[in-house]
Amino acid sequence: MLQPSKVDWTDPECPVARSADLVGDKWTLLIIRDSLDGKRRFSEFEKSLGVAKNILSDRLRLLVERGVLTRIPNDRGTRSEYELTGAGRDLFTLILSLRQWGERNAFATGEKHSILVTKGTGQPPAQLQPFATDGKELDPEDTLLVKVGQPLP
Amino acid sequence: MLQPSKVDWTDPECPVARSADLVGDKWTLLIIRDSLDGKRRFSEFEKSLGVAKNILSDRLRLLVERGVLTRIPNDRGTRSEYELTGAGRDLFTLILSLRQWGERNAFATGEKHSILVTKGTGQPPAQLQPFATDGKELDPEDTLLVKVGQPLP
DNA sequence: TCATTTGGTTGCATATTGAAACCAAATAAG
DNA sequence: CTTATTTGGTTTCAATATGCAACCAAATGA
Repeated sequence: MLQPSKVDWTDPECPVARSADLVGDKWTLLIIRDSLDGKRRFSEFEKSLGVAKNILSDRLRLLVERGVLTRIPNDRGTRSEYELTGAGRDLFTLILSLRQWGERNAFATGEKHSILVTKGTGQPPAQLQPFATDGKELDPEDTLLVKVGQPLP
Repeated sequence: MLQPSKVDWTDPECPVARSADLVGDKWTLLIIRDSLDGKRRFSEFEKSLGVAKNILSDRLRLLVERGVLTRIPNDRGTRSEYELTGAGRDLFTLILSLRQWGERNAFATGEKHSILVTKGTGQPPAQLQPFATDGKELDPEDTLLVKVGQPLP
């Protein structure tokens, strides 16, 4: 599990809220986007994001502290690189769902945007979609939130 | 498309960044989580989130302005309800991916958390997973980001 | 009718952000 | 080897955002 200490959760029993506490911040999400795209150096993130250095520094520190990135120091302690941990790579689905929602809802028709393609085929990934265990497509109305200690209805 | 005016995008050509600008904020994400769970009233969100009223008010306003929620006024203009738009309901996949990542990475083994279940079966949804169009599982290393104006390699 | 709840707004103190200046170590150029 | 430049930050400071508490009018309930 990602660093259990230090974080005081907004809503400790809700996995959505824990994720939001850990990575639910604009710059954090964009750093993860870039990490998944292979970027590793402070300057690469800075150039790609256009974020203030102190903020980038802070977010990288938090991401390392929370177990999403590993800091790999270069010889003399400086000029380190930042590499995704397992939990970090596991954020691929989240970033992809941000991307796909944005493509569907945040661009005017015809407006250009960057695309993610599969190296082999050159085609974009299939649309992520929620399914029930029986294989049927799942809509929000067909689901129910069961809180801790609550019986399954 | 969601409100084109007003937002000045962090990275206009990147769908991930546009999504992050629109919904990449902790309280915003939790409001959407609650909306998908059927909550509609100011007081319901307030009670569920424990957020300051002015912040809740601000985020609801932004979500309406951005086309994620619709405000349905009650008779005399007050005590309105907030309903998800199509783009809002379309965030189900995103919230589910936050939930599933959190379940996998933000809880110690054995630690309890709320769960989302399918009404019919009482079982949680299948894990969301990225696939290429050819049906193969897709890892981040197998993908490539193609920026606007860049030729497909 | 009177009390309470709801759905906010306002004011204020504190925390976070972001721009800019600064700096030492690493690297590149000559 | 020596000097110039780049890198990877830290520090400072002003502007902005947050969150608590008080307040309020309209709606609802007793």
